[in-house]
Amino acid sequence: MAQRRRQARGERRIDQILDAAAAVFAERGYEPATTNAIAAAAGISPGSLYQFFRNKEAIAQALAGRFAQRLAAAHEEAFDPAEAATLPLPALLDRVIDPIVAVNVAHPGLKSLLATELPERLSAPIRPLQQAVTGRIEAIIAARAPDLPAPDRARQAMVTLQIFKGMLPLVVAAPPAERELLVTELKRVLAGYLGPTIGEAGAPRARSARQHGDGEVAGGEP
Amino acid sequence: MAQRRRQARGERRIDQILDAAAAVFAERGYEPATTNAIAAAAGISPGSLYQFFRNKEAIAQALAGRFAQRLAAAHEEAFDPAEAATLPLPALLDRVIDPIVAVNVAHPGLKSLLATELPERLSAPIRPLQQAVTGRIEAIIAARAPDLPAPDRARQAMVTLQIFKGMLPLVVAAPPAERELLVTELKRVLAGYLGPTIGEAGAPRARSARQHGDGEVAGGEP
Amino acid sequence: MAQRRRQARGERRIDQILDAAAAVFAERGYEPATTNAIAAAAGISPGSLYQFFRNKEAIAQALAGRFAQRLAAAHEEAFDPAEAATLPLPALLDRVIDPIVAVNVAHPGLKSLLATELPERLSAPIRPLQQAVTGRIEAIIAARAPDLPAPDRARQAMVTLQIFKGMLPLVVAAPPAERELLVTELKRVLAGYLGPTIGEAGAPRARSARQHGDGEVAGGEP
Amino acid sequence: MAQRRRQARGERRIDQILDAAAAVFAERGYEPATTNAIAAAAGISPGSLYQFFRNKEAIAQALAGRFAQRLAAAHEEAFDPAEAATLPLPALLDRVIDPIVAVNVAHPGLKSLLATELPERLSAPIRPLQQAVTGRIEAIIAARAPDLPAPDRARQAMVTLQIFKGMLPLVVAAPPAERELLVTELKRVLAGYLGPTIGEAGAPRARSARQHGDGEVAGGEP
DNA sequence: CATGAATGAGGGTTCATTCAT
DNA sequence: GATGAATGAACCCTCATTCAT
Repeated sequence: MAQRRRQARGERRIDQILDAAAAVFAERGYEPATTNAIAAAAGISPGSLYQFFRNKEAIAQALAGRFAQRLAAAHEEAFDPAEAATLPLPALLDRVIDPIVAVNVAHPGLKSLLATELPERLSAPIRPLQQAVTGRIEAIIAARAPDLPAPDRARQAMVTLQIFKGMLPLVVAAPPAERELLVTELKRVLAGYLGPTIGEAGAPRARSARQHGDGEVAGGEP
Repeated sequence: MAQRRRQARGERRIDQILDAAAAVFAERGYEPATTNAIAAAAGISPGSLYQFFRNKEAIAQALAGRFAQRLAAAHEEAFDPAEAATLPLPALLDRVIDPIVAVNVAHPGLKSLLATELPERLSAPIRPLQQAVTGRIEAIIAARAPDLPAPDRARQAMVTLQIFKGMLPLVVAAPPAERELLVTELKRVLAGYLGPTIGEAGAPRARSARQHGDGEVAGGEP
Repeated sequence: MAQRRRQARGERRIDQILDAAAAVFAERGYEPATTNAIAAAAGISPGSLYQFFRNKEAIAQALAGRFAQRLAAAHEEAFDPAEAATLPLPALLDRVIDPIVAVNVAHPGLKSLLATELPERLSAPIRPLQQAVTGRIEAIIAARAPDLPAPDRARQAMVTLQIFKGMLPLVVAAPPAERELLVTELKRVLAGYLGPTIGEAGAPRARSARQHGDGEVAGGEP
Repeated sequence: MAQRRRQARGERRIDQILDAAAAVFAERGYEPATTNAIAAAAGISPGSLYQFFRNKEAIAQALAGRFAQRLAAAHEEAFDPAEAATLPLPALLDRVIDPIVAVNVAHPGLKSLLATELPERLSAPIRPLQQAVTGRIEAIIAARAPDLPAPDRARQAMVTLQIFKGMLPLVVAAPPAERELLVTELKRVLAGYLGPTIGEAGAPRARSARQHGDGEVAGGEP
């Protein structure tokens, strides 16, 4: 009981620290963020921070992990994976993108982990997050275009992620009205890019899709 | 006379430093790059570096400036601005993107200035570069879709830039063969995104463009 | 009753902590040994440690005290103080040195308290131990060479202790076979050094001893 | 020329730092000595220290190296290695020990490098110094007792060093008058220990030496 | 008594920048 | 102009010690 209470407190602390870290990362970027600033933002002493995280990198790692969790949770809520294969592309994009954007808007520090160009040693902690996202995208592509060769699928997933990462700072930084417009643009971009491959839900003729039929992707034709 | 020679020597030094800075930025990113490392890479003493640049930021600024120049030069070589309004979109994209990619591949340090998500204080040096690029994109859009409202145009330019920035690290880091594929993907993305607006060269009916006519963008006409 | 049980438990805890401290001191030295490490090695929390010892220094102090006790106990077992005056020197050295070595081998942490060159502030806790040992040596010298002036006696005791301290790390660290050889050497050293003064048991003519008669010290009498 | 002057200044700086380090090490010991304190004692800023030494360990290393040099120099001045084989033992001890003591008295920080019981990682820098000293001792023993088996020789050298190390703090800390007495004692100790082996200069019958002839070692026979 | 989170001063070290030469 | 030693604030992290539970 006492242990549980303590554990609960500890987890609250961790959340506290991660929130603080997210804020500081968001404001200043990973490198210039100081652990002392994070501790101060979390309302604790620098020493306390190290009771929960071995070093700055570990904080980034945990933050990335939490991000991945939140994303997964948001997606689980937003759509049934079974639908991924059958939904019309625009609806699918809505269901996939909106939660990610929402999570990022709610936790603006996270984008610095996805979007920042980090030196080798520091990008390691974040790799898993990136791979989780890429994996999710690949899964959707695979479900809708099962005939697409694996390398092509991987490349499309990577490109999709990069596009998303590129747009994220803009989207997060924009005021709500402009944000909505930007999200619409992002969806248009992805629809245009992915439409030829996965535009038709579950279509097994992924290859021929490129020859035509792009119109309905962007506009939703009958 | 003596002054000119001195100036010439000074400019060589500056180029030397900027090359070194580009290399160090490319390898380690902006923040972890140390001015001492840059000086060492340039083969000069740290003190000398500060004879030419007031501080680290100024180096980034100058580097961005040089990048802008090189881009402009590359574009001037690659296509007549007059063509921007008349070329078919795929050809236009080739002419625009290929030189940028080439410059970035040749000077991998530059991408860290374009692509990195930098904290407010540090992004200042780069703003001009970004605006130069955005301006160029806007100009092309304006030439091909004169009826498009200015805010839309600006937004499309921004989105285009973000997409490009998102892809750049991937493209630069990839081995040549994969790089070509990625560049093709990038062009496909942009064609898909911009096609509805500027797909038809100089078409004054920018609005109706969205209703159809995407096919020729990605694949080339039958 | 309850108190006695508590006290018993407390003493067990203290022993626990001292064992842990000895181990950590042995492995890492006094300075780099952390109280947290000691607590962990003792299987208790850092907070608990401070319920029994006011600070790190107090631990060292207690450890030194325990060492002194153990030494005394070992000596009591090994020889009757009355014999100190009458035993032949080699036998005396055996009886004195062997137990000390044994205790140190059994508790290698202790040597770091005897042998380490500590800064003023930190050597305080150990002074008593040193003095206890020195006192014991002085007593033996006094018993065997009652005519020796007190300052000479003190100096000889100090020198003896320093020699012993110098050898201790070597002896403790050596594998058993080599250890035995080293102990023999140590005894030879001390016999050579002390022989002239206390070589002849209880001899009242300490002064003349220096003129001759060293041979029997190292080799044993015919 | 300018370079030579700069180099000279740099070397003076290094000496300055090493002197400061020796003082701080002497006063507080290796571990508790802070680099900031060393810098302050050297009259420079903490950053400057790191222009000359990569870290604290490197300072200790350099200090040990300088110590070794000084010792070697002192010995070269004090006696011809050729004499090592022929000098009577007491004279030899005078020539060997007096300079070492003098150097240590002049630079009391050095003893903390010889005498301190350091944790594995930190004793590394000092190993070479120890080995240099041990080597010198071994050489002398070898010259005087060529028949002594190598392991015995090595052991005797080690023991000699340990005795010396044990006495050093006492000797350095003592006031001059007492110091002289202690040095005499030290020589007596070593004469007593080494006499049986190398008491007779260059005697090839090292083994029989133990049977007799110790007298002249300690006292000097008529 | 026990726990372990909390503290915060200070450690070694780095690095953008300055300055004497 | 060029050099490179000098600077010192600040960084990340540690650890002896305290305190709420």
